[in-house]
Amino acid sequence: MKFSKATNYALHTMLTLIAASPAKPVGVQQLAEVQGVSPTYLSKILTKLVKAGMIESVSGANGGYRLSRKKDDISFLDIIHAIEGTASLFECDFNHGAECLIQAVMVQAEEKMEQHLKQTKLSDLADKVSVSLG
Amino acid sequence: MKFSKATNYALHTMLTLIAASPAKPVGVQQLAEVQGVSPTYLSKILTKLVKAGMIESVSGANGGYRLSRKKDDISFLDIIHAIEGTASLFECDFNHGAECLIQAVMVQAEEKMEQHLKQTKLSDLADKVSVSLG
DNA sequence: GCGTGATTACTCGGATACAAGATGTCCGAGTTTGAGCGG
DNA sequence: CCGCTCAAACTCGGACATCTTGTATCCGAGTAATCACGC
Repeated sequence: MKFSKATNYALHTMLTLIAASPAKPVGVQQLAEVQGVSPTYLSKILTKLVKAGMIESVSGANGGYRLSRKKDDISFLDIIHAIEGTASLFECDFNHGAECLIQAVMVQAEEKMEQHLKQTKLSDLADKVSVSLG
Repeated sequence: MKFSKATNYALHTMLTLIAASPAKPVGVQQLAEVQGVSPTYLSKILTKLVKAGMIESVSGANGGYRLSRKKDDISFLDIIHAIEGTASLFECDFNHGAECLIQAVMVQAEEKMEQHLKQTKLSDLADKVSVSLG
């Protein structure tokens, strides 16, 4: 029960992409070097973000990744769901009656967390990222 | 990023222990049979709950497990922490400046969830469990 | 100068390798109850 | 009837085995920009 490292990479990458100019795409090598990950692995993570529709890739020389959406539309939850999936964190598989009361409580708690992640946009931190990442 | 099955087992077991009489301990075999788990594995899970101080084990014949605390003192969060650990769900390991802004947001969200799990007691469901588990 | 082809700098996707954690299983050891047996 | 012993019913803990998932690497393929070369 922990968030994966991939989620951490995704969040940080999105933050730098938001801070960067949307005109010029940023190469994976550059993004990977900052975080100390291999470019191919980061590329795999970013593919999920592309499929989620929040960034787009530019092939060829001088290629890379850039935002494909307005930066204010991207919440923490969007990124987390793109990487971790949208399935519920808790699932009671054995069947007792129609619904599991325990699961109901767990889902409620999960929604509390998601609500906070949904209303927090990455652009809220964008102006500070240059400082903290530098 | 999912809750483990062990947490599910622990929660359901605690629910039946709360519903049962605290005088007579319930054997692992009986608890395991209801949930379809092997007794030895469930025993391993329950050991964590014992160390957390919320139940106690009774050795020997007619032994088993029973509550060692008032049932109103046991929250969802207590059990989850006993099984999953108390570490933060999100940890940004690479160092940029003093603190990671992303992690700060994630921890806030996590606290929202924990707050809900903390204020929800298992005894709230105890009277309904006999129905849903039967 | 201009088009054409080759080279270079990229991303993309699948296949693969590796490690860690979750999920169980097995077995020996300790502990208590209770039955059986002898005095 | 009492006390002792022994077997049975339990939990406890560690040592395995297995399976899934996360993490990461490697390589070939495709793509676009740039450079080189010849006309």
